[in-house]
Amino acid sequence: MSDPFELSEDVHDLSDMPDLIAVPTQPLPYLDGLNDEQTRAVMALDGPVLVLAGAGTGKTRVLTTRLAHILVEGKARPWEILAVTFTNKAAREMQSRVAIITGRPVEGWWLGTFHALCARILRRHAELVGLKHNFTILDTDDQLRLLKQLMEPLEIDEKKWPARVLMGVIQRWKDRGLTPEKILNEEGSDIAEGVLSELYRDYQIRLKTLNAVDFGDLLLHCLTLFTENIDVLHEYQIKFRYLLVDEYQDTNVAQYLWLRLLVQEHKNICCVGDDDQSIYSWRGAEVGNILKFGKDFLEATVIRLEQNYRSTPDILAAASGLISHNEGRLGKTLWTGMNGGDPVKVHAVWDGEAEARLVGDEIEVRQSRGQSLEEMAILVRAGFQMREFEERMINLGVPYRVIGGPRFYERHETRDAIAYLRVVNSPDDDLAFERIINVPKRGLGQATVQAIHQLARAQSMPMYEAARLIIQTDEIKPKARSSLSGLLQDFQRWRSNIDVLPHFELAEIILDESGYTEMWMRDKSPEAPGRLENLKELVSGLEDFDNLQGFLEHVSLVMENQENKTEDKISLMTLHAAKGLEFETVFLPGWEEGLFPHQRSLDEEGLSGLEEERRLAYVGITRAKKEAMIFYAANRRIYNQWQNSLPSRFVNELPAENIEVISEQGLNSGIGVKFGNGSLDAGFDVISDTLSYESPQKRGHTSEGTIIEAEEWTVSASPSNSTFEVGIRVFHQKFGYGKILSLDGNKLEVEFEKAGTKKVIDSFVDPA
DNA sequence: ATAGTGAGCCTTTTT
DNA sequence: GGCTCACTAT
Repeated sequence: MSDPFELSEDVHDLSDMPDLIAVPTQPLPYLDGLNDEQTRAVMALDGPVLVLAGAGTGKTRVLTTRLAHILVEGKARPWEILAVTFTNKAAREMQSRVAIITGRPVEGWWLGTFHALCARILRRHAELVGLKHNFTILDTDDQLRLLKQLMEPLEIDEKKWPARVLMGVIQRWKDRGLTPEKILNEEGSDIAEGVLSELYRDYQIRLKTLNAVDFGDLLLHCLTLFTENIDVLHEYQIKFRYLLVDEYQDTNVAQYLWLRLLVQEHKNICCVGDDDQSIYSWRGAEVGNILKFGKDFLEATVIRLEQNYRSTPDILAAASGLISHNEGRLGKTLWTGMNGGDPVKVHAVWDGEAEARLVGDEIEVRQSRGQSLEEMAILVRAGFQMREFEERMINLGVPYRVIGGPRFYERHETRDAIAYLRVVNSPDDDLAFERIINVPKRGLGQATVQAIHQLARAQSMPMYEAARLIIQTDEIKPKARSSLSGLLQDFQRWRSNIDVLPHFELAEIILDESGYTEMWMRDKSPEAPGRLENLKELVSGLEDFDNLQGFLEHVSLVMENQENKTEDKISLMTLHAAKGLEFETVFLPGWEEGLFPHQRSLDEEGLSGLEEERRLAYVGITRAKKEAMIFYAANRRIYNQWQNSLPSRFVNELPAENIEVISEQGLNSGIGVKFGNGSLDAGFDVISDTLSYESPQKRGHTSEGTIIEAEEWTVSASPSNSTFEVGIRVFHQKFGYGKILSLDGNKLEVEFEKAGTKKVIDSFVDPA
């Protein structure tokens, strides 16, 4: 509704001066306080620009100012700007910060994650890639279930090739922009007896019939759309005058190809990133993208942001010293104008428990000095390390917050509830239907589901429809039959209310009448009340949307945990989750060989794995503004097994002049110190066993997508070519041999020799 | 159909 | 140690 060009006239007048592009004689107000390089990065609007922004160099500020500048200068209207971020959070932040600079909210521009933007484009042109506009976006859970179903007929041994592993390989293919047709025969032929490419193809076909896509498909289909429909591509090429990409080091090949297609017309692309902070290669990010930017865009301007505004000299020097051990960097030299500060402290401790105790003590010291907990964070390498700190925080009564736990819509109960809504909204959503068919338990077990499945496949109809058919027969047990028919009636009733009742009221009714709410009320586990709470929250969250469709469409791509940041809490998270954040004080525990760098990373990726771990360490240290404290333990219990450990090689790589080493009594701080174990191990077991808390943060599952507005499914009453006639002898898996008494579409009445007269469906019987 | 038991697993994770 | 998964016993 707001038009930034009219609204910011005051600013616009200022910029109405000639020769602004070079160095503005009369600076624009929003350029105040930017250094020369930052200003250059803001002003260099035309042509390809790569901004190498080191940690803490004001990247976000440059990005947002640049966007504001484009708008204020009138270089492009909002809808001609494409700005890509990696997370919704980053997108939101950019939205609000640009609004602050321009003075009004910006609307109509293409700001969002790659996935959200691709979804937006795909919905418009879905039919061109064989989808309906209301396609569902599946989550990992759905994906895995689907893949497992497809693995069976291919006789892939799930023991040898777990579905998640194969899914991972397929995902990586998608990340590289590879459709099944583009998979070369040799590729992955060592995996799953060489049938993986076949599985991939089946999987894609199945997704299409379900009118569904997974996250990778959003990009992949978009690429297909563009390459096969030049006119469509051209439309977007012309439309987007300015492209802006954040966290460029984290883009994968598919995203890179996508950008490259879109930028052809105007060639105004600005990528911001830091090769030293690339920590997601394991999920398909391609550092090469940033390294070869100059090759792709020969006339590219490269701007380095090297002045760090975040950290003290020691912290910066320690981080720089560490990362200098990496090869294959673009190379930046960060510097700071700041003075003072303490060296990075390196603590050697006895074991994990001592580590947690020490961290706890340090937190309390700072807290008593009046430092806010919000300004402190504990950054761990792996999730399992968190428990020890949680326990300690609980013990000390220090409020803490775990970042990156399961998100709201990933929770078990949320997913179930959404599945109900999905089925109501679109009866041909098989995955959702299957999820809740027996939740709460209503006696519809594997056998029933199997039968429905089989029928659905045979008649190529949705499971819901198959269920409707099957209850008219004797294919399933009477008990299951009445239960299933009850459920279907419920759905019918709910669906008939979809335009009558407000959607949030309907949702509440559904959860009540289905017995889902009751299921959790009866549950006596400690989580049950929380789950009920979440269900309430879900229903009230629905009110923010105009209708069920809008909600479902949003939920899989955008919805996040909204946390009340009111309380003063220390943050506890993985190093990965910490990227992009900053804190006064940062605690970095667990710097031990095998844990950090993680052994698995070394084993699987070798040198490049080590370098990524090192970048992770770099990210960790550079989160700190005033204080960074590193810890390593001589003994650590992993999976209840005591291991003595060596300090991380990263500790050794820190420049000695910027660190201060502190040892617990009796511990040598040096490297390679051997610690006695044996008798001591037993002692530690006792101590640790006294601590046993339930971790309040439990890992959960993943999200749901949606199919909206299913087309009316007309049951094909006479599809089967009539091999069946009255009097013919047939065989049925369950009922044995029998004779057909009568025919009604694909329903048969058969007099079985042993089982008596039953109604069955033709696809369940064979001519005998 | 389902609850209960044992075996094997175990880095990071956004969309 | 704790979770998920597959299989078995009821």
